[in-house]
Amino acid sequence: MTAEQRILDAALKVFASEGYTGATTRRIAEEANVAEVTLFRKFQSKENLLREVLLQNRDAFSTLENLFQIKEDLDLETDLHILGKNIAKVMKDKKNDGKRHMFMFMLFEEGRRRPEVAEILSSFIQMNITRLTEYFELQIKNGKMRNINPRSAALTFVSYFVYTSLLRGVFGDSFLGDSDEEIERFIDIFTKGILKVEDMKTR
Amino acid sequence: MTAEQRILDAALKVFASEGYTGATTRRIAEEANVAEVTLFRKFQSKENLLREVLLQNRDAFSTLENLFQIKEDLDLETDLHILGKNIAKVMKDKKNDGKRHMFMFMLFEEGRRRPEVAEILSSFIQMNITRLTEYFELQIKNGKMRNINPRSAALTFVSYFVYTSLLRGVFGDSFLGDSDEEIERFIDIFTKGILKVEDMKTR
DNA sequence: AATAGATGTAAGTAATTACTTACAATCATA
DNA sequence: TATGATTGTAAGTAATTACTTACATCTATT
Repeated sequence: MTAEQRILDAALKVFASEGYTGATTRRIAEEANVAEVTLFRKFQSKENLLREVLLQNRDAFSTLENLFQIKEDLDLETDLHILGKNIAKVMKDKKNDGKRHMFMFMLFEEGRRRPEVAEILSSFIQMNITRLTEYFELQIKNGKMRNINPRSAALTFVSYFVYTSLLRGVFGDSFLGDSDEEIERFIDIFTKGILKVEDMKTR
Repeated sequence: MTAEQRILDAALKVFASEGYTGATTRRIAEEANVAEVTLFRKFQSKENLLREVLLQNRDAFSTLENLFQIKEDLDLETDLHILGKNIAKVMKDKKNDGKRHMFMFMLFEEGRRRPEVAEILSSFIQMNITRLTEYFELQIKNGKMRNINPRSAALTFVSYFVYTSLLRGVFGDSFLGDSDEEIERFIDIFTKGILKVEDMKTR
């Protein structure tokens, strides 16, 4: 692997674990096994390094795109259960993905100060929400789903996954228990709601 | 207001907007209108100041406790709509609450490095989730709600509010639109699910 | 008015940090 | 083997930061 790539990987890792302000160029260089001066020769500044990390990971962050293969013959609930299982699988791969999630949360902090970071972060989020929104729109058109705001449904869906992965990142897995079971229970609530059927008002 | 209190308030504000590492004692003192040395005389260190801010806000953070007054005569769905409206109202009060939310997210970052911060943060979160969990347990006992895991329901509920307030904090209100309407739509999904009734399997 | 406690001013310290410069070593390719 | 590009070593700079010390000023209470 080239020095450049090693620096980018190390930056992702250190930014994720220490935050942008907390990450030092020295630690990043150390982590990448290069001299600190090499980092500056290749990326000029810490800020620019963050920019490059963002650019390189732009695609990799649209997680849903890769996980969300809709089988034509399956129903909505099964679709979502499969999607949930896929997300759970990726989230369990701590080495690769836990890092990425934590990097995203760092972006939330940093995005409030740097508009350019907020913009890229926003594009990540929009990518996923839009993808789901379109899927829900289709399901509504096909009469599989109630006629509710598809974007609100998408937002509800991703909220759960973002928040739980945040909790797992900070408190470890013990806080929430087995993620597969937890996700199953969420999908159940998301699809069927919490009310007893006989208590429901008009749909 | 005493100097101590002004420093604590300023610390909350600056920690929230700059993060723990990014917040400087100079800015906090400036914001509190005291000399920097006064801050150290009263709180010894930046780390200790964070501790004191945490202790003082411990109660104030259990937002749900104050918002969640259950009226005996109302049904589950109405309860949640009222709760949602209350949360929305508090979240709109940017001056007081937006600050607190951002402070919480700072705690998430900081909690991954400082176990004591994680512990206090965890107690905040548990407070709210436990409160909701108990409420759902009651509703299940009273036959108002399906027999699902009440903690999963609570987790689903708070996920939405945490995530959307995070999004509003970073991207502003334009990202999500009117919060009252958005929350209404979420409560609708949460209580009734997204499926068409005729497509539902066993409940 | 005198005294004690709180606060400010001013200056400084030691550590850290992003980033630079000058030069030597390494390495691939012609 | 010679050359040009890449990387490392070493040293340093200027700014920032948490935190300290010494001394002056203010304020409230007796």
